[in-house]
Amino acid sequence: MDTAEDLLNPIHCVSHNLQKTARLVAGVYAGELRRCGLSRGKFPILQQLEASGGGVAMSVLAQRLYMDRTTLTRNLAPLERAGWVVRQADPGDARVRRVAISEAGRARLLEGREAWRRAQAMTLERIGAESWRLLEDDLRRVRKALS
Amino acid sequence: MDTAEDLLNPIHCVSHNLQKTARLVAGVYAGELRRCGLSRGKFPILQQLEASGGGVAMSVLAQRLYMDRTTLTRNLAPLERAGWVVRQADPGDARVRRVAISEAGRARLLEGREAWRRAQAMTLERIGAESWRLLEDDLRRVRKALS
DNA sequence: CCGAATAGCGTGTAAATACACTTATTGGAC
DNA sequence: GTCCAATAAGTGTATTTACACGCTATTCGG
Repeated sequence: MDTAEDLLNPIHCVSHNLQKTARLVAGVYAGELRRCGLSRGKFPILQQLEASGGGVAMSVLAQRLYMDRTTLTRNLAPLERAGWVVRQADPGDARVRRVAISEAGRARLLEGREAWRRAQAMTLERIGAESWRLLEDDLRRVRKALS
Repeated sequence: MDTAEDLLNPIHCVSHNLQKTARLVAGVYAGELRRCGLSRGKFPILQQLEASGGGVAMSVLAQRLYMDRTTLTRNLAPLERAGWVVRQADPGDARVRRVAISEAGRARLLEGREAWRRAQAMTLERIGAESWRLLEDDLRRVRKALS
């Protein structure tokens, strides 16, 4: 029988278990996305930007992606250079930089979605759609508990 | 009711859901480990090396950590410089580089384990030990299905 | 016993990640 | 109105990640 102390053995490390699973899964998606000039880092940003609509502050966007704010700054730079996103200061508050997806970005996102869909379908087939439904809820709960 | 097509909406991305959860959790562990000179990248390597015993080939170690072989090469360099691991060619096969934890490494690992234990306890308290038990099994299944 | 295929590893390069620190702006206390 | 704490964001630096490529040692077919 497992005791509570068992979970304090590094084999059961929450961080590393999540980390190595994420690394493994990421490989599938990166492989598909790379073909259309997107990385697994850029796709979620464009995706979130489109879902967020009109123009989001950096901090808010970072929170929604569960990403460090400064990481987002770095990852956004190549997207801006490519013309896929635009940034402009908020008229009401000069501190805030509002980010939005551009038309070119939307077009690239459409291509990306096809690549992404292939990776997602491949992954779901391997791990089982039903399993994922449950796992996804559990992960959401974890994030909620730690936020 | 959810349909199977729902899961092909990027909101349900397996990779990104795992990624952002892992990032969030990693922060807790990194914070504790940093205090004793370890990073969240180095600790699992030392841990795995000690568990593996006498001397493991790079490829085997990488597999056990679900880490890219070349990533392991980079991450091992600072550990070797610090004298926490030793590498030597296999006498039987000159291609193989056997890695082992040193005495200094073992000492550092002991300190690291305390920091790690704090992070793990903190995390388990937040997300619930029982939830983690189930989630850990699910993650293992995912890795198995994708390996 | 020799050449080709293969296995094990390292390096060049580039991306993603995040901590500590800095800058610029805001809004409120007084 | 002035000052100052709080807020929003960028930079310096360092770590982690991994693809493409190349090197050396081994193995295997002939």
